[in-house]
Amino acid sequence: MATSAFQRLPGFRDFPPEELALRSHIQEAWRRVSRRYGFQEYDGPPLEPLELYVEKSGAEIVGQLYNFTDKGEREVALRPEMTPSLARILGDRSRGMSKPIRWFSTPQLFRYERQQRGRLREHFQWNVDIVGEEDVAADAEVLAVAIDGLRELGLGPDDFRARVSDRRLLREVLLAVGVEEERLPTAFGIIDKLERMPRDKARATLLKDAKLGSAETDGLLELLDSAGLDAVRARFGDRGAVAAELARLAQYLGALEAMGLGAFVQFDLRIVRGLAYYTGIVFELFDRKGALRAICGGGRYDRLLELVGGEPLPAVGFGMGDVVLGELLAERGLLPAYERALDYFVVAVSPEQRAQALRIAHTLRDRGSSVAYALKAELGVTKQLKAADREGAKEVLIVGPDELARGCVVAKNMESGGEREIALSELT
RNA sequence: GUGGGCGUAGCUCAGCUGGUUAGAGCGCCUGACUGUGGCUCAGGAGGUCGGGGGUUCAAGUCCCCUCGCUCACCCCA
Repeated sequence: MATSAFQRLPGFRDFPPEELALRSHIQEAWRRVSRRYGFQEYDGPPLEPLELYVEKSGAEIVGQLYNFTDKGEREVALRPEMTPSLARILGDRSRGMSKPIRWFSTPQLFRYERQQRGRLREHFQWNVDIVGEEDVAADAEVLAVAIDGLRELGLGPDDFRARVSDRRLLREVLLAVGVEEERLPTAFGIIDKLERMPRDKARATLLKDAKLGSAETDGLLELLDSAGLDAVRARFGDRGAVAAELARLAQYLGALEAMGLGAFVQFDLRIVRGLAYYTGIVFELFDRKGALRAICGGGRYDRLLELVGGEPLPAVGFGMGDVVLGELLAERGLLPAYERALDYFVVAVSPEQRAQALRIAHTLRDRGSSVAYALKAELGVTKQLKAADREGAKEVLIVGPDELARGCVVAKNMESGGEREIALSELT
């Protein structure tokens, strides 16, 4: 492949107009849905102090940071996720803000890792968060936004589903099964990886690392596989702590059901999420076929704002990346064909009409229309029409000596080919 | 970080076991068509065969290195 002297950095994308149109298609849908739910848009710096991520996000993210030392000897990182920045921004000003705070953003995020399908070193991620509301209704609202973001792009219940769980419930279930308190993080880690692990390995790991008995392990695995609230209720519903968590989850699922989004939601105790800061309900959105990576992930993180030095505020939110989503949309034929669009293309039949054509073009632009014309003044009418066609003009205004003499121009509709005359007085 | 596959025109690709001036389709440019686009026809431009080194009389083709892409692992925004 002929290469220019400078190559693009690996894992980064160029966005020529056709590609940018696809990206915008997605981002504009995200924005429409966010605003429909009453969220306000914000942004932060793409470069942050390294330590913002080191303790807060867990080792998983830190190992993949795109970080370096700047000229001021500061350890910095390109942001790998938005939530820590949000926490910092709110830490500075949330005390004076009315709650709940509903904010969204579509930042470009970065990671340093070898790229593969659905994962580059850079992507755009839709972040939606509700801060300052502990009610489970906030959790439901946030998941509803995520689901509607995908619906807005044409995806339905046959295309994707949300798998939801609650870390508090999982914690109580694990305690009930007999996992020791200090083994809980280990057990969480194993369950998070369960689906990517062979059965016997999962079993062996639970036995060894989570220090579970053989019968308990089998019981737990069976429960996780059953993927139903009823199974949990049947086995542990009589335990007060479990029952309380089940009640909250039922309320959550009920809210989504009431919104008419029940078909998209499925309880699944195996959803844990890798990030360390999640504290409650967590969820992930997957394509139905299970062929792609998770499209979206999120959950409740009630301690994070405190951790970065802010007001202790409960929070819930999600991130949805553009790369996997773009793949899914392409697969389903839901990406729009790229086309150029122009309201008018002004043709001067000969250079003598050039000044008049420029005047018309500018008048129309002042009125808000998109207008172009051939920059080379000496092009023939044929070439100008070809150019008009290429640029996607809806209508071509032909400015010629005969028409000018009669005080008008010819307006040619480029789709039908039909022509009509417009008085010059209407165009200047 | 580990392993597999792949790099030929702007794009998609063809080039048999090494053998003359490296091809096709699409796109682009020009003309047929100096006041009417799409369609058609004719012509044209465009390649250090990713880069470097080696083997050979001869390398797009074989070998080594390197860069990039891609898939998987690790991990998972």
